[in-house]
Amino acid sequence: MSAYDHTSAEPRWQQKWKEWNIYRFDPSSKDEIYSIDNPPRYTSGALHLGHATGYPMLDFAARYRRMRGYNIFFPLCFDTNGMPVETATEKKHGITKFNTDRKTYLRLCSEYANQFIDTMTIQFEMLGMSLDPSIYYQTDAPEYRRITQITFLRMLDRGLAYRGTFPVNWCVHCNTSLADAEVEREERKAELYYVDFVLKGGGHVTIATTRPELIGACQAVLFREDDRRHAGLNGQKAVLPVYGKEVPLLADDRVDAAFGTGAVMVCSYGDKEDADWILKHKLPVSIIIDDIGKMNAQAGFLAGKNTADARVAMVDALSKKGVLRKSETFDHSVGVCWRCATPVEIIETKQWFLKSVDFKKEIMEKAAEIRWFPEFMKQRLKDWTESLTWDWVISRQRLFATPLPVWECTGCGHIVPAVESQCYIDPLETSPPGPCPKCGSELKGSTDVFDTWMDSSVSVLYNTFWERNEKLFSRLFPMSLRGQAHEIIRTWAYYTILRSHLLLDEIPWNDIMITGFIMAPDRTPMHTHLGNMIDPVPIIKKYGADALRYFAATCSLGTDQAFREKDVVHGQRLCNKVWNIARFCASFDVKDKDMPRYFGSVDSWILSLYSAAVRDATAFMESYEFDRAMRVIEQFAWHDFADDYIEMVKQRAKEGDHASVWILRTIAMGVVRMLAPLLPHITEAVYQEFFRAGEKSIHVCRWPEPLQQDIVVTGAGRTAVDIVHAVRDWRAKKSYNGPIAQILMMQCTDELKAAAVDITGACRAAEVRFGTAGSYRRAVTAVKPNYQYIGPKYREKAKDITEALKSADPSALLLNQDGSLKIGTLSIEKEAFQLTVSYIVEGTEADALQVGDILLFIKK
RNA sequence: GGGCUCAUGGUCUAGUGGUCAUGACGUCGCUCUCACACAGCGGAGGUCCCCGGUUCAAAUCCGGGUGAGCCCA
Repeated sequence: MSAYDHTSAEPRWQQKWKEWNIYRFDPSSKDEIYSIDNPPRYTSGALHLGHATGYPMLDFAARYRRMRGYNIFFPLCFDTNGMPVETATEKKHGITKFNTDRKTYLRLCSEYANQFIDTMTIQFEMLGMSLDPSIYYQTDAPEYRRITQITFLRMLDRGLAYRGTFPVNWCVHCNTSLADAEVEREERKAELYYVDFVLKGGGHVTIATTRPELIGACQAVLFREDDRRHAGLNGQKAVLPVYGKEVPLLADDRVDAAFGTGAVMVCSYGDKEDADWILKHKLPVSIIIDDIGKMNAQAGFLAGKNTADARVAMVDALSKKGVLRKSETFDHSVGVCWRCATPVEIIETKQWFLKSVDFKKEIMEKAAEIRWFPEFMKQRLKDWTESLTWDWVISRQRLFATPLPVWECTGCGHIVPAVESQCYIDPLETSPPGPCPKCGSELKGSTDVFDTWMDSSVSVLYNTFWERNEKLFSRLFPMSLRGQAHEIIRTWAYYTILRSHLLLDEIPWNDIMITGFIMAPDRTPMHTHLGNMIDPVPIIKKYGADALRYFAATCSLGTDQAFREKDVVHGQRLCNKVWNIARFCASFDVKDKDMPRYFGSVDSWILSLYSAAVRDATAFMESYEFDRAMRVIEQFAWHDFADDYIEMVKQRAKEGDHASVWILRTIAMGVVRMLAPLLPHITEAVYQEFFRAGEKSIHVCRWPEPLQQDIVVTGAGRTAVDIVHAVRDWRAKKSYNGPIAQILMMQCTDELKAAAVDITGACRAAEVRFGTAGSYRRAVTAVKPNYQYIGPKYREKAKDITEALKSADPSALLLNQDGSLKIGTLSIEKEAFQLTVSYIVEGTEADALQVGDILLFIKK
């Protein structure tokens, strides 16, 4: 009765790992570096189950490479910037950015973000993460923001970053611009209104719109050239109801003729499509909604109303004028703010942009140089990159983020950037270099901050000591691996590749590994508002971190996985199994550490399986296919090694047989090493308890190599194992558990005869004897075709052969001397079929088992 | 509407052309055999989503459908 107890073992080894500093990146080492650009954990609170599986998958890669002798760079890091922290801080303190002074606001945000870091660090330790605190970073640190600012200044200098007045996605609730990547689509019910616009030349055209309050900003009416309902309208003018303004009627083949009346009004701006049409047809712009979502003076009688009220008022006005034909409800996809779900408005403001639309081709060229795991995730990046129509809006009108390092002239609007040596700089706190060099007016610090992806997408540059330590940078860049989930391919992955391309013309990492989502057990996505979030901490407490990591190791890359608690349970059982295997194997003293010169058949059989398992597991770990690696290792360790080999050599080992004892220890240690990256606690525990040799920890041991192939592997080992299985099967079918007096084996090779001791041990047989043919008689009871043989050999004739075999009467079959068979005119060699026979020994039917070529009889 | 992924015993899952289809969980039977009952041994349980096609041979390849998930428009 002995079981592995994770509750005491896991914290103990976590503490030791910290003391030993074994996960430290060594900047002075000459060893090859393996560096991981892991997601800085967002400081919004405790870890959830998705993190608790995603981070261990990165840890598998880190620990594996560490055992391959690499100098591992795997930073502990946190992301603090951005709106979620602002939103949470505002909620906690009941403040807004309008009623609180900037310094207080920033202090409260910083306090809020930082309060979770200790807890989250402990949670990483609880998961057994081998993160390195000596290369710690957090994204709101001045030295981190300095990198963001320097990259911006360089791109500004090269004309890649620019300021412009362009339509942007705007959230009236959060009061800030949004990048396309921050706009989510949502299906909502909407009312579609049909409104008549009178034509200047007489008659009218009916348009369909969901936003009648924007009629005042209508710049044109579009329709398809080939739409017969609107034939002859091209070039005419329509008069806007209520406002009386004349707008052109234009043909455009991007109009959806099936929608509404096939005629659409184009406003500046209703949605993104409007903005594209305005640009395409070079239409004038009139802004009708301000940046807090209220109608302005341009809207006439609607001025001062919010859009919802304005819509009601406009519908009323149109209806009174008799130009509202009808309205109908339909399902409509609207762009909403990713954070607060407010429908996004398109407005024109002065914003900063980073050129990105121009670099689609280059981005995909860079993406092609990166190895993607799984490969198909590259397509996501491709789809996103190709779909971009606007440059990346990098400025935000928020507070808790990296400030733009520029001053702006209050007189002429001229921009004076900071110099790199000033960074990190807050231009609201640091005086400008002087008055405006153009007009002499006063310069004021920019109040804009960067989109947080501007910070996130320099994680590689920060990690590799860009502009901090050129020597380290040249060794660290590009990084080895980026790990992330698939939903941020369009943001984190895309922006990072873009920045690396623009700044260095290089790929940021050699490999990218994309993990899937962890779903609730019923396969629905986990959301706080659905109340189906799973907290990993109780799971760790109950089953152990290794058990949870086992679940992570069953998740294939890129695929969404429902949480399976049974896999965690199984992981715990595996830990227990490993403990017992190790304990048993280590209980034998090995007097001679050298590899024995002679092995038995069963020994060489397990050694060859072991080598194959090492080879396969290595290949899978190299390609981040942890689920396959785990499967290979577990199958080998539990079933081949423990269930078969150990059971067969127990007796021999207890008698002090050198070969089997050496193998038990060697393979057990090899298995433990292969499991170490996946299950770091149990493997450390058994290493320290049973196998501790030169190294301080299992995690600085070397990953096992396949054994040299000078071991002769005959089929006898496999046959011996098969015989044991056959005898077990026989026992179960006979419901017989008693002792076996004798196993009589026919047609044995010498190798198999030598394995007799292993067979008796596992079968609980008193003895194994070897018989000769002639002491028994056999009768054929069935014949079955061997398709695998017949198919490739006879091809189109295969069917004739199999039919002949199937229809033959087994008791009347004529066997030739060489084992071949004659059926009618066909002569069929023995490889093409399989006979079922019964055996008669001393006049009675015997308990006979056929295992491959070997025939054996069992005597109770 | 487009892209990607997927569809395999009750449940989950492996499997990329060779004919008793892998494993886990569950279930049933036997065994507390001295590493492990968190174990071992064995059994039952499947039209490999549907329809065509290629092939001597398809869960696997091709075409078409149906359904699901994710991403995007």
